[in-house]
Amino acid sequence: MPELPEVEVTRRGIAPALIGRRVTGVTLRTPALRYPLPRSLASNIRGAPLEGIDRRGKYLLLHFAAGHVLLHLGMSGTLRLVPPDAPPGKHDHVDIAFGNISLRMNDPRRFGALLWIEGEPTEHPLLASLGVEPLERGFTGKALHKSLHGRSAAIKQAIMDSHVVVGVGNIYASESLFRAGISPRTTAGRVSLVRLEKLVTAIKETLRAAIRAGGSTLRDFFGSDGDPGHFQLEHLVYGREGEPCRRCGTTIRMIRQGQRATFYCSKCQT
DNA sequence: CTGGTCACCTGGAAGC
DNA sequence: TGCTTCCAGGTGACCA
Repeated sequence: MPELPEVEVTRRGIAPALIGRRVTGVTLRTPALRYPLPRSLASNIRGAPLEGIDRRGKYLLLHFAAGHVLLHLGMSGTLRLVPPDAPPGKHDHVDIAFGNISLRMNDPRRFGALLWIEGEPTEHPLLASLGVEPLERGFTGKALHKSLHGRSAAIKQAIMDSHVVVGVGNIYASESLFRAGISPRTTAGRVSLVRLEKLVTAIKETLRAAIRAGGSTLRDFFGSDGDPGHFQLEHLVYGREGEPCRRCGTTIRMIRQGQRATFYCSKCQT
């Protein structure tokens, strides 16, 4: 489910309802997701107001006076707002109650994470080495050109490397490369500056469009069995193996790069 | 440092 | 119908 747009839409969906409210309870229903859950969480944040929610890459940070809750949704995680007495369903691992509303984390595959951080979040090992934010000014063709210099990995794998740029997942990597007209197999260090500038623009456009598309599902974060995070853009190439390219009609191909499926048009992308 | 592979875990779909 | 196999939006650990 979650690439950067989904995480950002989640942040926007839950923030207005929760910021400024005090934690009234914490329920942990499983010992661990990707990492053990912090058993001390309730004592750390009960009674404290949520001061803000930020996103870094695909991580969410819930700020409290005493520290920060670091959340990652992994492959299958979702956050939803529910009434505090809503009975937990399968894979509802964590509830953080804020009076008459609860933030509920569901994650069937349990690749997600919830950590308690004291001190400066940006210094936490999981965040310290992350690359540039793709929607911020620092993500430019020049910057990308510099960080890819000398790299022999394929461009598709390079832009999915969170130490280069955060938040570009498997779907949007294929989509962005199609929009930029770049073959996913091209050696990252050999893509010209001009083409990387196109790629940066394509990544920004792709992510922004996906966030926009998700905006219409914001109401789904409240109650209901809605499925926030399952909105999607009309994909240009992802998942379209064997179908005609929307631009030129050539049959879309699928290859594997580092165990991940890559979709592309061999005519539009060179 | 870099790139390649594996592991973590569950569930849905496809194949037989 | 039921069993088996493959695949899935992420990413840290480990190895050469």
